[in-house]
Amino acid sequence: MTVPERLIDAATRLFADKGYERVAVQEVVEHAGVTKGAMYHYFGSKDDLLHEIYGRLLRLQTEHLKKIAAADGPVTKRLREAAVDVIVTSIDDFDAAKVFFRSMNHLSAEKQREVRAERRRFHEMFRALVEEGQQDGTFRADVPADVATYYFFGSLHQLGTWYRPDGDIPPGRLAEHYADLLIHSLKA
Amino acid sequence: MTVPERLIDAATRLFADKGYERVAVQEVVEHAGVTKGAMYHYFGSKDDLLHEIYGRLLRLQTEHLKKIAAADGPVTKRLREAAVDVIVTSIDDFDAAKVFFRSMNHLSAEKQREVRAERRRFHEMFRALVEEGQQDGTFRADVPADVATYYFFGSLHQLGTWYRPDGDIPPGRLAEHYADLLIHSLKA
Amino acid sequence: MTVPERLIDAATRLFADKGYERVAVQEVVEHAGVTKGAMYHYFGSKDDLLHEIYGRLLRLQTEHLKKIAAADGPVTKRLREAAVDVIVTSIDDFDAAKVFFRSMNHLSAEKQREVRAERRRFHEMFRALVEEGQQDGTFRADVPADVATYYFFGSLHQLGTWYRPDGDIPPGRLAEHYADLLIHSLKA
Amino acid sequence: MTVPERLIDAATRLFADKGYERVAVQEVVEHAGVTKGAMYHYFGSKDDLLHEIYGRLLRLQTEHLKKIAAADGPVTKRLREAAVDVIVTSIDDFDAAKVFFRSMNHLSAEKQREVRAERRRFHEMFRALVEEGQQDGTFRADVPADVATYYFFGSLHQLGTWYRPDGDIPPGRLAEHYADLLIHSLKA
DNA sequence: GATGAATGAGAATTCATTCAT
DNA sequence: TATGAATGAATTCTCATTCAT
Repeated sequence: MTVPERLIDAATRLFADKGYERVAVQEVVEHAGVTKGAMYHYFGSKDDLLHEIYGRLLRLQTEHLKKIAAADGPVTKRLREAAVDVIVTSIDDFDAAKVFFRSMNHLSAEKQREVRAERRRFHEMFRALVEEGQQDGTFRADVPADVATYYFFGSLHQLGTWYRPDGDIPPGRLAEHYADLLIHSLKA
Repeated sequence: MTVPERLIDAATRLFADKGYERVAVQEVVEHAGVTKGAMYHYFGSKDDLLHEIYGRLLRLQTEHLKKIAAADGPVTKRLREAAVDVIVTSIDDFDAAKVFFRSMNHLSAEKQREVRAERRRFHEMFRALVEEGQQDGTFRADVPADVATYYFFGSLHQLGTWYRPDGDIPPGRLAEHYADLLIHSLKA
Repeated sequence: MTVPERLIDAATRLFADKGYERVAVQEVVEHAGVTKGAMYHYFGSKDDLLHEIYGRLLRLQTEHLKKIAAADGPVTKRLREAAVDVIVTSIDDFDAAKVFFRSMNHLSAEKQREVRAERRRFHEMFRALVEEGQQDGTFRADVPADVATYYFFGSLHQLGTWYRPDGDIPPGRLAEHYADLLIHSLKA
Repeated sequence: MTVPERLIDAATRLFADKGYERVAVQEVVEHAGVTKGAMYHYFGSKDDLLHEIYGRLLRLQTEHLKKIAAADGPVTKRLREAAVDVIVTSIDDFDAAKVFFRSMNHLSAEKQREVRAERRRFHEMFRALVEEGQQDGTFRADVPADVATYYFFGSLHQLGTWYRPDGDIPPGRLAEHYADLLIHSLKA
């Protein structure tokens, strides 16, 4: 593994465990087995590490969502797939996801804007699926698509606070339950 | 207002705005118009303030939930009321709620255990309502009551990141939508 | 001596000796016999110390110049007195003067503006004396008063690089020589 | 332009602008369009760059002064020429001159001794002209030649802090004024 | 009850320089 | 000749907390 990869890995694990603010740069570089200077050679600042962690997961999930949304098939199926996928990929890289859910506030203002914009696009693609279902009568229209989307993502973003991938409920099953609850809550 | 009240108020506002770690004790006491010494006279430490903020909201919501759960009437009605209430009271004291949602990790280990236990009790009372509905056939039983409860509270706990009480959707309406989504997602 | 005084004293000596950039805050506080925390209790930053050092000397010299310029007597006498005074007071607090001459660039932009403005006022009061002499025919008018003023202050501001108060030339004598050169260079 | 030349150029501009200590080697090499390795290939250290900048200007001015001092003609004329020349050449390469005036303290002890010695020789050649004039009765003898020389060089060395070559006073005129003030201040 | 000066342990970041390639 | 990754020591500043008054 290259030095930047080792750094991202160590940072992801530590930030997920203790939260961004509670992790010293010193700890990250020790875990990565390099020196502080090396870290600052590759990353401009501590919050650059955070940004990179976000970027990776967000890019992956956005790609997936694009494909799923653009596929053929009934909207219910596509929305369910989208929901399952975002949960499964979040749990696949659960440390990154935890960091993502918990530490965005610690990004610099500028990077926060950038990430927010990307997150916004993700939100809107997802919401568009809900709206599509509302327009063709598959989903109830008496709850705003935006609110339903926030409702679902809210649940997703709290996963890090309680879910344990190696506990009673395996990731796939959890994803099915969550997708199920979403679809059910919207069924006309 | 007494000095401790002024401190709690200032802390609530500041912690909600910037997050616990980004607020210096110095700032809190300045906003409260007192000195550091005074703060340490009333509170043992910075995270005592946090603890107090949690305690107030949690105690209030627990009381409400107890009454609602113990009331007569169909379980659907009681669950809906419980859902509406926890949202409305969260938005009523939205700053405290934001702190609550976001900063629990910053409590000392001991206080965290304490708060977790209280939150746990709250979670269980709520889940009990879901289970009651599952047992009498009102709600679907193919999704664990625990998961459904986490799903709902996840949504609630993320409100602070996007909802604006003075925006397009008034608190009452939001609460109805959220309760609606919950009930719908569970309907047999 | 109070803590802030001890800090100013230590900083003045060290900055004069080694230059602002070469002195660590740590050194200053060690020489002052206090801790870093104490320093940051009284001064907002390292360059606040610098600002304070400037302020003191500049205020003193401005006061003196005001009195001298406003006094009665021929302009030659007043200009000579002004010249002697600024040199004598600079050498009286030679460490502060050295810092003053050498380290202004290290102030923050804002404080630099402030100090520049004050220095500007000093420069203008001095130049006004030269102009007065030019208008009443005492001094030559073929060299701009501004240039003559810069010429003199340039000499003054370089004193720190070569002059030793305990060397062959006592401060009073040096001041007389410098004032003499100034007056002579301007005589009609 | 060769690589070392590009480096000297970039360093001169940057050091003049921000001061030696505020310029990172990284910046210099970026401005020169080369890499750090290249810089350390040609120069032993950061202060080698500084030394080189000094050397060039000082050598040039020393050469000129030698010729001027050794020429025929009355001492007044030669001193005036010397004064004009040192000012004109300083302004011709004003960035180098600013660096020269401001950053000598940052040389290593050894290089500082070397530069000081060269500067000393320059100072003494100049002072010798003053003394010559004092001995033949052209100049006043009641001010030490050394002091007069320091007085003049002080003014010169402060030019960087206020003079703008493209402002109201063109370099040639400024040089005349300064030389004029010097000669006048010494006239018997 | 309340003050505010002082502590001291850490935090992020910078940077000249080296060296294997 | 030239690269650029890596070092490691130093630097400024922050802050919760204590304590004599």
